[in-house]
Amino acid sequence: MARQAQTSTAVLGALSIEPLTGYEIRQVIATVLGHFWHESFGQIYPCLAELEAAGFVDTAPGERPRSTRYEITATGRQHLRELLSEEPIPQPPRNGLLLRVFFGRALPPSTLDSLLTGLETEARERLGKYQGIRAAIAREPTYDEHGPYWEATLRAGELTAQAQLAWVTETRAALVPSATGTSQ
Amino acid sequence: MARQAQTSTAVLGALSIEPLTGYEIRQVIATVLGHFWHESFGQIYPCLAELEAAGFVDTAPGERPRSTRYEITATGRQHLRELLSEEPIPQPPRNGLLLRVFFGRALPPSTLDSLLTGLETEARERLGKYQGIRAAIAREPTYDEHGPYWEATLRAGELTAQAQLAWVTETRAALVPSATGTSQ
DNA sequence: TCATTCATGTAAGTGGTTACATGATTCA
DNA sequence: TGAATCATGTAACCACTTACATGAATGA
Repeated sequence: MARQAQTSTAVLGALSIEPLTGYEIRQVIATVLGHFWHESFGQIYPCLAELEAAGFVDTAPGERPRSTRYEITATGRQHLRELLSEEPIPQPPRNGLLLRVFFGRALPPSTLDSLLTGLETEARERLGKYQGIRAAIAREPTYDEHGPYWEATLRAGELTAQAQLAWVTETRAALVPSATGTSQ
Repeated sequence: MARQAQTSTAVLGALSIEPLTGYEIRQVIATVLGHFWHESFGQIYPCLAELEAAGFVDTAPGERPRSTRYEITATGRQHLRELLSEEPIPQPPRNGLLLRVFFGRALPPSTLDSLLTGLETEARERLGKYQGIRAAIAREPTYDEHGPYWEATLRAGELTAQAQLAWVTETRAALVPSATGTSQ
């Protein structure tokens, strides 16, 4: 538990694939895990210090001066398995878009429409980005072992984005009177 | 901005429908907005004090002793429109289930399977709950004006839950070797 | 009578972000 | 030369939760 309940699973998980510096850990989380996870430096560095004190990671000098390469230990791997076996901590929902739609009667239709267009654009961009991530993970040296798991998280993102696009279409038709299907 | 960026939109929004006590505001948010929003007492009461100081709500004695009924003012309504027109603040993604799936190779298939079953059960329960919310909002006196907006948020939840169920099926087939379709 | 609900509030703690400080290396 | 990237770390702050304190009213 403690701080790490959230962060150390992600950090240890990243290190279970390959040794990394703190800087690289943030990069990996931002790019490969970015569509479902987030960590800031302010979380990662203290977390690494705690993981080292607990014996879950070892440190070795990195390639550059002042850089530290972290490696997961055997007990660290065991600890990761335990963390992964714990029930996912649900984060309380806070969907700013749906909050605005719920009270949308107080809004001019054009504002509501641009809110929907914003989600539409964002969902489309995400669908494109997933193709990039798919290509990036396929190049990873450990793709053979982890590929199906990584693909599964991508599929979750794709199905979510598609559901959002369907919702935007449906909702625009229901709430924005001037909306006429496809440019007709 | 400040604390209220998150909270006061929800609180003022609730009061824009009807006057409520702080206790009732939490109930409304937990039940009707519960599938996409969350607030705790620790947020609501200080927020109400700030809204009153700013002149966005008025207070009147409630029906019970020691209870206070809050009513939105004209400037409060104007302020709500401004809050609703601001860009939704995206919350950084933190999906504990996908984190576990991503590093799922470190887990026994049975653990992974129960993780998926957990989401499946939860999504089904949510789909059932939406029917209850649908019935509850249809009984609201202001349903005529707000109905389509409220329904739209329900549809978002339904489409999301359906996408999650589809993902569970797909992912179980891909990641849990022993999984055999429908009890066959 | 006693549990539950209604009702308001605060204090402590946590998880997390942001901004800042520092400085080496790379590359245009 | 100077911008961008690599790299580490901390301090201040913020939003939010949890637990607690209080007490009246309701209803089994």
